[in-house]
Amino acid sequence: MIPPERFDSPEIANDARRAALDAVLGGLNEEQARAVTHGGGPLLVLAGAGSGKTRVITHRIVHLTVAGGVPSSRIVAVTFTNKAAAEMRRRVERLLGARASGGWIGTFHALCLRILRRNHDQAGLPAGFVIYDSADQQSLVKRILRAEGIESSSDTPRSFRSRISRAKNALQTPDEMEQAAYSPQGRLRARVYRLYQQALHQANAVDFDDLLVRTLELFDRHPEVAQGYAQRCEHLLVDEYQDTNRPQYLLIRHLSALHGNICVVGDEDQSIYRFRGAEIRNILEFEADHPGTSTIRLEQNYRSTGTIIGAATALISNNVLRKGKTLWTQNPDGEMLELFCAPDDRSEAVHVARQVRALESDAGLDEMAVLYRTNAQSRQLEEIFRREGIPYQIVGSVQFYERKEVKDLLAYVKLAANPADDVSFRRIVNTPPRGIGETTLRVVEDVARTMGLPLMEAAGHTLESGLVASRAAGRLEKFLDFVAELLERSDERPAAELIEHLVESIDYAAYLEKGYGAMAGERMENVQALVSAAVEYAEENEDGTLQDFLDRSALVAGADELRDVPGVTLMTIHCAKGLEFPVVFLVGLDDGVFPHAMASDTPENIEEERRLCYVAMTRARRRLLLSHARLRRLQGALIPHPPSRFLEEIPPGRIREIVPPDAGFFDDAPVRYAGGGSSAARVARPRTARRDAAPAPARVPVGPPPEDGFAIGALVRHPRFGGGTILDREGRGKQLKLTIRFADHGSKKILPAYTKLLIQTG
DNA sequence: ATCAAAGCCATTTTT
DNA sequence: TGGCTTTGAT
Repeated sequence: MIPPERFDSPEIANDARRAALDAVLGGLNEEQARAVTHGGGPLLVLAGAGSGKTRVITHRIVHLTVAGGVPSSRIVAVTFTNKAAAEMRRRVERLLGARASGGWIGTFHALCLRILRRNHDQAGLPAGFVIYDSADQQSLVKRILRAEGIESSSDTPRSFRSRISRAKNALQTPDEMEQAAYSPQGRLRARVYRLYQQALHQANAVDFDDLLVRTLELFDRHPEVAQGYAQRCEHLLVDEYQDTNRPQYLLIRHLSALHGNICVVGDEDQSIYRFRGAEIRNILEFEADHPGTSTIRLEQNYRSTGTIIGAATALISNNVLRKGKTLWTQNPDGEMLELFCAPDDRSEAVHVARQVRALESDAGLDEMAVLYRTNAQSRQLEEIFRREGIPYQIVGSVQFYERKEVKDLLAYVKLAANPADDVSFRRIVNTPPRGIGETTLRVVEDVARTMGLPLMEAAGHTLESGLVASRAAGRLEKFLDFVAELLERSDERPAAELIEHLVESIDYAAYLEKGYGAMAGERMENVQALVSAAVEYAEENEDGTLQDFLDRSALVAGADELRDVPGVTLMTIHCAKGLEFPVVFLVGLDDGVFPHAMASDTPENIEEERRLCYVAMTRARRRLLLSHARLRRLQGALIPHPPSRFLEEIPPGRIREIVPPDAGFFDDAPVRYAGGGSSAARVARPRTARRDAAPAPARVPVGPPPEDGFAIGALVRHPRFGGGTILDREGRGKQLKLTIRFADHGSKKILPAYTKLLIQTG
């Protein structure tokens, strides 16, 4: 199994190798060890949540180099996130000793970028091409729509962008899209797609999707290039295989075509990126796709309590689209899951805050996370946490490199590096304001269009031909000179100095001051962070060029730096994938929120939501606390929701409900947990007890409480019609229709989903 | 050119 | 409801 002649890998000395080998196999369970030591040929590792997946990949890489004698330069490991890649690299290096590297470990996009940079000629790209992120894409689409005078009522710039992305994921060209179009609308989309591609081309730019698509095109048109990479790729390892899309799938095929040593690791139950083109069928059909596959299931969970695993397993067993695994654990059962049904979203947040305080004694704040389906849900939580003085951090809402100030400054650098970058030109030509207005820009754009030039060059022509007023011309000229000066400096100065010089020259601090006032400091910190990032980059990569720095900025997401601040972590479930916390709050288990109303239409969508729920639950190590709000303010309106259907899928023996008996609907007073001596009370009491001095008055119920709060006979207040009484109700969820008799306006039928209906408590 | 009011639109988003 | 973008007025 191990070719002896390869034992003398020059990379690792003999005794070091022995030590490494011990470290590699020690402490692995049987399945993990089988996956690590598997020789060649296709290998499918179905790794359940918390089953030591990263361990298997990293140890496998090390085993291949140490025992298999495979030169590390011939091992390629791809991940989806920079964070996962960094973690893997770190662990491989620790096992191998700092000297040897584990070969190429990186994201799909980084791998493709590297290939495209190296083979840009064959790929039909200029040497200095730049990468457009989603914000850049968006402004490009907007500009196209404006230039073409397209006023589409049904399609927004955003929807065009997503159509383009979807087309690229399906490897559809603009021509093919046009052929397939069956309506004027479809042809319009194809046209915008074509114009978009042309604009990218003219700007020497590629978008994220292009990184993959252009690499595939390169491989198709130049088989010898593809073969070269396949040759180098003696072993290919793919992490999170369940999230691969079509281009990634094909890329993997290319790379593994020669040696056939492909090891994919994933969990179909954690596939949550369908909306972005991930195809769960890639993992479901891997065996059929690769005859002779060895399949290994990692089913022992090392992370969570037996109760949490039992609950999550029961939930996910309701899915049909899966290969099926039976997760088990040797960990003790631990505490039951808790469910709190709050009257409204505010009480839900208050309850979470209370529980955080109550649990603080046996878990640090930084060991707790609050997970939610949509970003909008964080607001309420934030407000309450701030009021209660609970430190927290929100992860992933605005990513570092998406921030305006960072994008502004990088746009200068990008424009200097690539004067064809029209999106960057537009972004900064008048930022900070330097008196170059729309009128001037329209002339420049006209020139650009008629002469087929990038905006920078067109601006030059505009000046020469005296098409704009002298004052405007002076300012424009100054701007062009400034960018030219940046370009000159960029050759000799490191990126950090360049950015510092830039911030000085344009007096960016003053600009922020003007725009953000008191908040400017925070923005300036981000500017500092950008400079630090540049410094750091220069330290780590001695011969790194400015372009390398820009590349990295484009590919590194802000979520990568999960700071270790002492506070509760708030984030969406998507963001939480791959993480774990001793205590997890999963909030908003309302049917319509989770599963989301927009994903409740098809069985496939519901299954994806269920997987999302599964991911959320399996983040928890010791405690999992669920909550649901009967009424939730969404987009301004108070909307009733029944409990999530997923709650019914959790076995009753694994979960118990906490019931605070007498909390008022909109009551600011602390909620009391006197709940019949149940153990739930024990959880919450220690911290809340001292605040119980003024308990809320008991509310007289107006009939059997419907799950949404709109009981027949209840008094409500309508913003226009005033007070009234609910006479009847029909339909449910968003379709819920209430017949209300108003004091001054007679009876009317009202859809609470679209009206701010207040329930009168007093 | 710049500001404020009015309109618009709101799943999730590793890169 | 709130945040962002577009529009309109000075």
